[in-house]
This record gives sequence, C-alpha cells and structure tokens, in this order.
Amino acid sequence: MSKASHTECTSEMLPVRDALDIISGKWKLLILISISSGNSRFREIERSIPKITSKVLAKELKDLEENELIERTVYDDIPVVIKYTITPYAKTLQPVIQALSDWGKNHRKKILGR
Amino acid sequence: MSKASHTECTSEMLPVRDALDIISGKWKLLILISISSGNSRFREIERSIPKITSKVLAKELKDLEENELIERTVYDDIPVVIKYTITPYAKTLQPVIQALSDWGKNHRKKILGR
DNA sequence: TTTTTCGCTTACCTTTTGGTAACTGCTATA
DNA sequence: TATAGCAGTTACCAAAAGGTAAGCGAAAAA
Repeated sequence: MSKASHTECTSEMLPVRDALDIISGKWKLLILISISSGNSRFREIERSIPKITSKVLAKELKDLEENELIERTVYDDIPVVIKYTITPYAKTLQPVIQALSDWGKNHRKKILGR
Repeated sequence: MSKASHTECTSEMLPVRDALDIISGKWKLLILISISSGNSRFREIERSIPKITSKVLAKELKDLEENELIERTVYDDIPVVIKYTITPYAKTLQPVIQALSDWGKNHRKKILGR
C-alpha cells in the first residue's frame, strides 16, 4: 500500500480561492477604496491611484462592474458625464479591506521599526 | 486655474498595498492554509493543493520563508526529512484569511443560489 | 484660436506568473 | 532487482498582467 497521503483541506481553501479570484491583483481593492473615498469620475480615480494607467483602470473597472462591485452610470448632460459608484454588495468587502489594512499597518511597523 | 482634482486616499491605500504585496497571488494563502491544516512536507503540501506544480510550490515556499511566514527545518535522519511549519507571525494573518473565507462563502451563495 | 479635459481605445512591448516534462541523488519498499 | 517516494531543479514555453505612448471626438476653458 502506498504511504503517500496528506491532510485534506480543499473545503477551507475553496472559499478563499473564490474570493481571491475576484479581488486579487494589484488594483481592484485600491479602486474600491478610491471610489469609496469620494472619487467617482474616471480621471479622478486615475489621479487618486499612483502609477495606475488609463488602460489598466479601464479594464479593472469593467471587471469590477461585471462582478457587481461597482456601477457605471451615464448622465446625459452636455457634455455627457460618467460616474462610478460602489454597490451595496461591495460594502460587504469592508471586513476584508479592514483586515488587510490592519495587517499591512502592522507589517510595516515590523519591517521598519524595531 | 485647473479644475482637475480628486479626493486623496493614498494613506488608506498604502497599508492595503503593503499587505497585497506579500500575500497576493494565487497560491500563498492556500499554502498557509495547507500547512496550518497539518501538512508539513513538500509532497504533502503539493498533493493537498489541487493543480499546483512542484516548481511553483518551491518558489512560493521560498517567498513565504523570506517573509517569515513559514519556517523550513531539516531533520538529519536517514533519509533526511524536511518540514515546513507556519511561524507565529503567520498566525497574525488569520483575520485576513477568515475575512476572505467568509466573503468567499457568501459570494458563492450569491452566485449560485437565488 | 489654442489648449485642456473627458472617457476612454489601440498597438506594441516587457515582466510576471504559470505549465510541462524530464531529471537528480538518495532511500525505502515490493 | 525494479519501482516508488522524497525534495526539489532545470530548460523551455505559453498566457496573463502590466507598462508606454499616442490618439479619438467633443466640449469647455484660457
């Protein structure tokens, strides 16, 4: 008989994988933070996130919209105005952002201080 | 004068960015979950994570070790045995993993059910 | 009239990430 | 003796993510 084995943990990994599929990457959470902070127009968001380019921003906004985390609204003024807002569903990500933010703060202290 | 402006939020983004730099990517959290679940040897970890390859696992383990999230210990038995364990510091990531897991579970429900 | 702003898109390129398969020296098991 | 397991490494390649720079038509500001 083979000795080869391991502890099963796919059920613990599955939900984490699901979450990562949607919010991982360099930009998505930063974009949500920017919009939550009051930026709603394309150029505003772009200017608020250091180093992001319009190409990447456009693509990430599409992804976020597809996952119902933001909404894109067109106002037919002259000229037309486009605004991005976060959805109520995106607000359920708050604990994730908070946990990452807390850990990041602590990590920076650990790396720099002491 | 230019009207171009935006709401500043770099201070909110910085810690999240720091955290993402270290734990983002497809595999790192899954590896931590696997080791936390009781897997400690290379092949065990490999078998416990669907689709991971030994090449990728070896690289990710190195990254995690560099960031002091896991420890690699060599036991000089014959044959030599190598074990990976999570550090106390890695345990500070628990709230992050929990938040992601909770959100992932809920998201799956949202997508599938209703 | 010229410049700037808006919300993007396009073409091209580099970097990062991941996948395949074979292979290593050693030991243990059948 | 042949095979399988251990902990990886190596060479090669494909895909995904990201960066660079330019440009579009319309309108507003200088």
